[in-house]
Amino acid sequence: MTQATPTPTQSAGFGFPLVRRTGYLLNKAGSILMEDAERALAEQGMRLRYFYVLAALESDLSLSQQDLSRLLHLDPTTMVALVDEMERAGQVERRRNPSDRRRYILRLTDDGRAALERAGRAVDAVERDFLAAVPAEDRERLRALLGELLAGRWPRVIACE
Amino acid sequence: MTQATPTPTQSAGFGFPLVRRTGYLLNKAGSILMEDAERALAEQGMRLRYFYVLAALESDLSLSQQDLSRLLHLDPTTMVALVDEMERAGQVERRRNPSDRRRYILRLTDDGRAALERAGRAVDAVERDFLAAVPAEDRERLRALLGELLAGRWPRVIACE
DNA sequence: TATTGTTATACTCTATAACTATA
DNA sequence: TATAGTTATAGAGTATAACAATA
Repeated sequence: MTQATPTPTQSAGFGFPLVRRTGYLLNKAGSILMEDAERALAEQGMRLRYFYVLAALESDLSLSQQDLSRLLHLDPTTMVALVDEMERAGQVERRRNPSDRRRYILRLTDDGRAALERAGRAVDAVERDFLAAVPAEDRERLRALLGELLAGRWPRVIACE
Repeated sequence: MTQATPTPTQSAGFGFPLVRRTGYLLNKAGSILMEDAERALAEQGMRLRYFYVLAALESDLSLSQQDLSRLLHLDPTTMVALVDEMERAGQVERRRNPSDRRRYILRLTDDGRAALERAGRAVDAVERDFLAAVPAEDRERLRALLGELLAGRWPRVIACE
């Protein structure tokens, strides 16, 4: 130890001006939660972005790849590789959209649905752990508040049947 | 237009199961805010991570590079390049720590302090815009809630004088 | 002429390992 | 032996541009 002061090691929460910024806290909370979820999903060979794709397809909106990339804020070229992998893993099917043959309609397979449920349980557990520090009433308030803040910022999706 | 259904374009908020997850909302809110801030800061040749470093050094804790990297969750090797750039820009100084000559003590210069203030105003504006959708009382509640959730997760920092 | 999906490519970011100087 | 800072390098992730098929 090479400390010259009596209180060398301190929690960062005190004199660190960023922690008084809601923006920084939001950022930090989001990235911590993401990392925790990524770690939990890795145990089942799953990744957060696969989980997002599976969850988006569960809504059964007949989404194309570009719909997905807009929805999940991922580059369309990234989405190609993503869907490639998931198709190879047997979790997703590409079908041509008969009313617009440029587009696919992506569908969950049974395996995909099973993987989604398993992953969902892991992500649930991570969120529960993270939110356990505050009472249930505050957890619900937080969710509602975030919903309001993001209400105007969801991408528009073209979903055709 | 190639739609076959009467309601082709829809907001994603409705049948998209992820938006009911606090974790997804937190993640999304954090990344939206980060992108907005990055865009605003780019206009003054600033970046969010530079701003974070400047803000961390404002606290005057005699932080070393590794303290900073732990605090901001950036790799120590990334921090080297970061501080290099900021030193070249005249915003930060490296001084050797006399009580441990392996470590630096990083200090803000006057230019760094000015850049911090300018950037702080831009980030303030971005946060204000983002949070404007809810009343002031809810904004404060959100900040307090996030603070509680993150309370146990700040890294320990060795700050020597 | 515009759009979906695709490929190739470049660019950025991050992570790993090895080195030096100090402890 | 361990740590702070550094460098070089590899890897992952992302963005850009061009192309074929379809609208």
